[in-house]
Amino acid sequence: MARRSEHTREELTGMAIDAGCEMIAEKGFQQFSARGVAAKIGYTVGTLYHLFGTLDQFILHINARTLDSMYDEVAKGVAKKPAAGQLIHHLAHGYLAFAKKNYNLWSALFEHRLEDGSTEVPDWYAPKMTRLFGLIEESVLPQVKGDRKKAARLARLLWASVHGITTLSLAGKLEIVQADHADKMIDDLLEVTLGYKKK
Amino acid sequence: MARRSEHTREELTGMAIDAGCEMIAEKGFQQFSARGVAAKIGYTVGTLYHLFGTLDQFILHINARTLDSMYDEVAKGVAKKPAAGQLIHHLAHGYLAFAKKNYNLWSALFEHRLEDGSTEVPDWYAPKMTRLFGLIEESVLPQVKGDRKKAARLARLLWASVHGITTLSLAGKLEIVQADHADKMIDDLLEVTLGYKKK
DNA sequence: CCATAGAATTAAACACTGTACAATAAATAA
DNA sequence: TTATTTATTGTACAGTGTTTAATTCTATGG
Repeated sequence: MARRSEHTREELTGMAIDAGCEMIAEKGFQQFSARGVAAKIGYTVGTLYHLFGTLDQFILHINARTLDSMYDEVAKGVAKKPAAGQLIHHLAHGYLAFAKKNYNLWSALFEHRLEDGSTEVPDWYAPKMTRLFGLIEESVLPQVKGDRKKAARLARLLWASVHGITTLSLAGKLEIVQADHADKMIDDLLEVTLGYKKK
Repeated sequence: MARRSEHTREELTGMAIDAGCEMIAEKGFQQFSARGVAAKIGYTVGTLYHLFGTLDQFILHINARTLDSMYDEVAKGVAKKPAAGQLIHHLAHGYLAFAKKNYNLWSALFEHRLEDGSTEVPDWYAPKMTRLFGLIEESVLPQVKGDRKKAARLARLLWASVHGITTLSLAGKLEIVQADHADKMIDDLLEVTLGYKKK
């Protein structure tokens, strides 16, 4: 009924986010529930609301963690790939690979729709996206001879396209037309967009 | 309590799908509920289950109708655009326009995830996708000098890319990087992919 | 024309959701 | 020690999808 002082508030939020990630990874976003997470960490829903205020905020924290690990995984090999072509290839295929490997967590990123109207994302969340995006922008810079404005445009285009390929192929919506080889499609995209063949 | 005979079974399914479409269009897929639809047509949830078996099947029927109207709207102007470039432009922008105009219905197409495992879509559903896809394939045929295999590949690529652009921009996930002009991005994509400028 | 078989419709129940809130118990401040 | 703040719980409410037994109508056959 009252303060337990077994864990600090920070520990608790950590535990909750851990459990939430696990739950989504295992059962998918649809099966995710506040009560389930609460049970998993040995507390009650009330505590979660006390920690995060609203379920939306809680999910936002979970998604933020996913964005972080996506960044880590994708950024890992960047230093090793100086050639422009290899770099963007690395990023694009890295994105797909991450989505494939962590399908439930990745798709939670997009399945989670904020409540009506409040399209706004918290201040601490946006940077997690932009730094990921910045990676792509950098990788594409040589292609446009250092023109940052063009780089931004191209990066957006590439990202959206790769995202579309990833989405449709992983959701099985492309199966109908036999296109489960998303990696090949990404190669096609990059070839046609950047004007060179892989390898 | 029993058969009312105010409507035939076919009328009833029609009414239910109508009401379901309206409901999603107005309130979004999240707010959609079987009980809500039932109330709207003056029946009970039980009747819906009697008609469609499961909620998944019901939603599939709603989505099928959306696919149909998307096809109608997109295919409308096709006969008038014989030039290869204009045609694919028309389709791409048509897709975006439809998604923008019918955002809730369109996004229900992708928000609806089938229950675990059963990735399979019913036999009557698949053709609704393939004929839409065929439209794109045709439109791209001149570009690859009639090579149907190449056309299929290019069509998949374009579709996935346009879909990605549409998804991210309409969900506001690109706002972070100021890219709300999806139409411009589509032009970029087509220019870079097909090798010509618009107009 | 009436009894009976069959099918449609309902109400109720079950096991879940998210969310809110008053009550309680522990830690901290005075 | 007493008072105050704060964490935690249990409980409750209004929803959800789904199932099932019981109804009540329609149509069929005798």
